Amino acid sequence: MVLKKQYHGFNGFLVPSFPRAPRSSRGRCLLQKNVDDNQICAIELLASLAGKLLEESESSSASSIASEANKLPAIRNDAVKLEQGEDTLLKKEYVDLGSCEESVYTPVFASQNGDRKFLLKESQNNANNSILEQFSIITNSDSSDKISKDVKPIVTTNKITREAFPGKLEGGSPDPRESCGCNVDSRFCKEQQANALETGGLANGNTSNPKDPMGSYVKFPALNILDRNTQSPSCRVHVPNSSFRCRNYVKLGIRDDDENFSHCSKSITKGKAFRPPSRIGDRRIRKLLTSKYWKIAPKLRDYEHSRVALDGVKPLCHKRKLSYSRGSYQHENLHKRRKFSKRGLIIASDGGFSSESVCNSPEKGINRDKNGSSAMFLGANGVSSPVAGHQSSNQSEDSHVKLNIKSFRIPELYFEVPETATVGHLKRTIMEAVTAAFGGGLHVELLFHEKKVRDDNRTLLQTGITSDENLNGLGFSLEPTPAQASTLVCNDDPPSLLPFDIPQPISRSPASPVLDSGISDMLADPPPPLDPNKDIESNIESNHESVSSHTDILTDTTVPDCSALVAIPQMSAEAISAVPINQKPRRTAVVKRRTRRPFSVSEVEALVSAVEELGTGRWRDVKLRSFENANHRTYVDLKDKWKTLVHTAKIAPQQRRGEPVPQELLDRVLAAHAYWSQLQSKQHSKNEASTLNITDAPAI
DNA sequence: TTTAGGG
DNA sequence: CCCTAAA
Repeated sequence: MVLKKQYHGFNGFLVPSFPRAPRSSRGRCLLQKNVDDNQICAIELLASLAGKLLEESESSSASSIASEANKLPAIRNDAVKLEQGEDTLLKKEYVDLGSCEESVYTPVFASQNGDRKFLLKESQNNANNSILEQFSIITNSDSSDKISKDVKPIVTTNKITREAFPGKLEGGSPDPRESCGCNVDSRFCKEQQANALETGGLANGNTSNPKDPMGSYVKFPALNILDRNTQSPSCRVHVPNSSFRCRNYVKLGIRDDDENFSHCSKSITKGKAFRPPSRIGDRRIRKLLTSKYWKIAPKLRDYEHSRVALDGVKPLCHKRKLSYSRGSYQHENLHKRRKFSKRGLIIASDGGFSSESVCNSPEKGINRDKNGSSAMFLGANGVSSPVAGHQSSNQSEDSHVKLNIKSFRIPELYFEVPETATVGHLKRTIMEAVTAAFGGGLHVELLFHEKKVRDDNRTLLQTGITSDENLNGLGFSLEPTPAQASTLVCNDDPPSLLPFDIPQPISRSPASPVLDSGISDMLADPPPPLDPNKDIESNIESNHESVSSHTDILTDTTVPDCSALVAIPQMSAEAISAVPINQKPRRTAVVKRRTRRPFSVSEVEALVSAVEELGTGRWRDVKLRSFENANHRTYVDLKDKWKTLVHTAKIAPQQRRGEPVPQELLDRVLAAHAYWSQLQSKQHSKNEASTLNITDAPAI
């Protein structure tokens, strides 16, 4: 099997690695130790990237910028992928993605054995806020014989404020020699480091072509879009017109400040004003993030730094819910979680794996381990304490298996937006993509030692998932369900909340680290009911069920030496094969599905009250009466909810799912339902009688 | 547009 | 939640 390891960044932005053997055998990776602190939602990063992109484009377009740019220290933005297979030869190519005004060179590493590694990155040096931002998307495909097409893109984004580096790269900036890992020219590393030090810029502890240290030099930020070409043996990155589009995009991009994001979304919400023009000639941005998995590993420290430099940043909200676009997925997932909980499985998610029933908030289901990572218990209804299943009931609490999901992988996201779209729109699009990835037709697979554990009835104990050592072989994968398409077309709909909880820096830092402003806004909890912005999430539909989403969730134990991530290659291959890369072009209309927004008890209460008073045939009135301000609740929704409520009230409590509705309410539901249906039938019969009388009258 | 129901 | 026939 091929080992993958990479580094991005500097400053602690540790990129996950997937050790398949004891790290000791591969040499120590200093950065890895920061893994825990570096988790961050890929989406956020993408979003922030978009924001930065805009900023950059604006500034670069300014006449004064040109000269300014020259003054700016060169930013080194390298990313490297190290392959450990002996037979793996790395080939590096620089692909000029030509992002118009900006020159962007993206190094591409490719191995001869068929491995492909595409690096997409973007960096910038913002003179205003002194924030360096690095965005990298690395795709690499494993070429293990088993999985020739297993492509695993990784996205990483780093942000650092220049102030954060007062001359030294301590902590966050790993020693290049160490971070570089194998195949790294130490001199080069040093050079890089030196560079970083003197410029305060960004230096990745990555290998770069020693002969061309500047190969990956990036003057200006640019969003590079790489199109994976699996057919290409040369592994060259194919970038179809991306540069041109990119430029146009940037230039024409409508400013959509992060701060305005939420507001903007509101205005867009209902209307479909933003439907991408379909006219021929419209240039669009096509982004093919051929990511098999995205990994983001931000560091808390960096968070803080970013925060200093960012404006309008808002604290990351604690409570976030996972929106499922697909009921099936939800159910499946819920099902899984329940099973997990039954077995006393505790999953500590540090990388933002959550769900509506997993609250990543301190007050609920959060556990802190010695490493400081928050632990979420995956269990139905957010049960915070795992309950041992019958088969392992005699285990003590100590025997609970603790898992820590460090990151997750998303195979491929394809989106398309009109070049006139705003950055906010792009952000939303990305958000949607991810949301879709998570919400659309995915099911969870448990992987153990590279094998799927298909028998849901086996206990962890029986499976062997118990000891710390064994946990190294444990993994999860979110795989697309069979019929899932794999295209994500950016729509105009407003953004939606992330389907998963954002990594909670908060959990580690009371200071509430913040994300990039734009991102934080996006991620912010929905505004109060009356707030126009509240619809942001509701209107953002994200169920592009198609997103070829095969998402692997890497897990790691919370036990000692937990910084290592476990890769589960084969599974990926399998999942991938199910979703051919070639499917991407299918940009045909993807039906969006609204994000699922379970009714809260209070909403149910309001609904019941309204129906009690108005009856079951006046949904519009019900809506006006009790949900006028809940724009995300249509009368159809209310009707549907009532329908389900009635059903729920009729079934046994054990069969009910989701947030439990107080029995009292259900009783009222039944009563009201009985009353109104009775009335209705009476009315009906009465009408019939009257009509009969009328018709009969003449006869008589 | 709103209802009513099936999917 | 979605889709739609019907009203």
